Amino acid sequence: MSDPSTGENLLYLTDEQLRQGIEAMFFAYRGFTADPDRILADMAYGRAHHRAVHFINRAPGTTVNNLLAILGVTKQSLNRVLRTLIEDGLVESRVGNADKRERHLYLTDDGRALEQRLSDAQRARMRAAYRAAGPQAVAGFRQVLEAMMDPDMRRRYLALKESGS
Amino acid sequence: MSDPSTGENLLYLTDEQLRQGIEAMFFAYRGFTADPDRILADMAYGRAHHRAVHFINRAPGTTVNNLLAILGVTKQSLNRVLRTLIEDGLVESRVGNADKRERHLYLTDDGRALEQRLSDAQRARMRAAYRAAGPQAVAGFRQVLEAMMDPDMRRRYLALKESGS
DNA sequence: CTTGGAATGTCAACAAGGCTGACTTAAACT
DNA sequence: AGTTTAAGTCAGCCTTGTTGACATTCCAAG
Repeated sequence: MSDPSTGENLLYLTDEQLRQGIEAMFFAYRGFTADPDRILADMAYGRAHHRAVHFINRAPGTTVNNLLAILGVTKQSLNRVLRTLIEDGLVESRVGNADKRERHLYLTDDGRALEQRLSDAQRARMRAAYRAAGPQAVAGFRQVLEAMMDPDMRRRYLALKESGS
Repeated sequence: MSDPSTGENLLYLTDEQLRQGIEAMFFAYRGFTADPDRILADMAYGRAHHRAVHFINRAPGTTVNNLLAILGVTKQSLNRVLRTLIEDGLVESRVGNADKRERHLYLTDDGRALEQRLSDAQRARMRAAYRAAGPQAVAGFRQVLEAMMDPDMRRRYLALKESGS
């Protein structure tokens, strides 16, 4: 349990261990998105719609600009998705009070119903994984993921986490 | 440290905790792919090329069918990517000895050079995250990811892991 | 030896969801 | 008044996924 060069056990930082972590991320992410994808495939929606609905639900009244920054896409790309969601009556766009240039986004009842369906499916898999791995593993999982984010995204993630708990 | 209903502390399984884990996966995966994506953007390649190159490097001589199953895409989709890689001299396709229908895939020197560049970038971020989180967190990270995979993908992942260590 | 099935490759068409660039409208700020 | 900002829109492009149809090659079973 000791490393000859540093006195610490750094075997977990070998290229082989890192490669295994990379592959684990790849395969796990596929599982992570699989269940919502199956639900969305039946409708005219895709993963982009899921993400929009998720974060609007998470932060009701968020502005388009804010959502743009969270999702990390261009406004043209988001707009295409948002337009269909509004047309289909899943999302409502309200003009801002203080600043009337802004549009604040909210889920309708139908939107909330879809969000619920999607996140129930995704949470079920997550819950199974968490349960199988145990609380200590989950804590480590969260730590590594946080450390892997870009600083900007980490700030946004932590702000969301703060606001939700 | 006790749960009234079960006697265990199951607070890590609340919907809020699961939602945070879901968002962590989303933001972290963006960071995970960001560095290779930047390198690939300069060339005529994308993430699909990276994945193909990664797994061919990982299992030299793999057949197209095998790669298909690992990547989880259609042969038409993979073929488009593979064709450009072969045309550009990054991948070599050799007819099988035993079964001449099969094509065995190998990286050329140029292919290995690109793979190295991409995986160096990706590993650097992974290494920083691992180091920041520590060995115990990394173990938990791996456990949760494994539990999150579809059974088929877990088998493939474990087989790869086995063969590499 | 022939035939059926498997592995591969290819062509065409399509869709989702990214992107850039250019431009408009309305509101707010200076 | 002029500039900046938020949002939306149009057009066009790219990557990467999909289906369906079809050809080729080869192995293996009848």
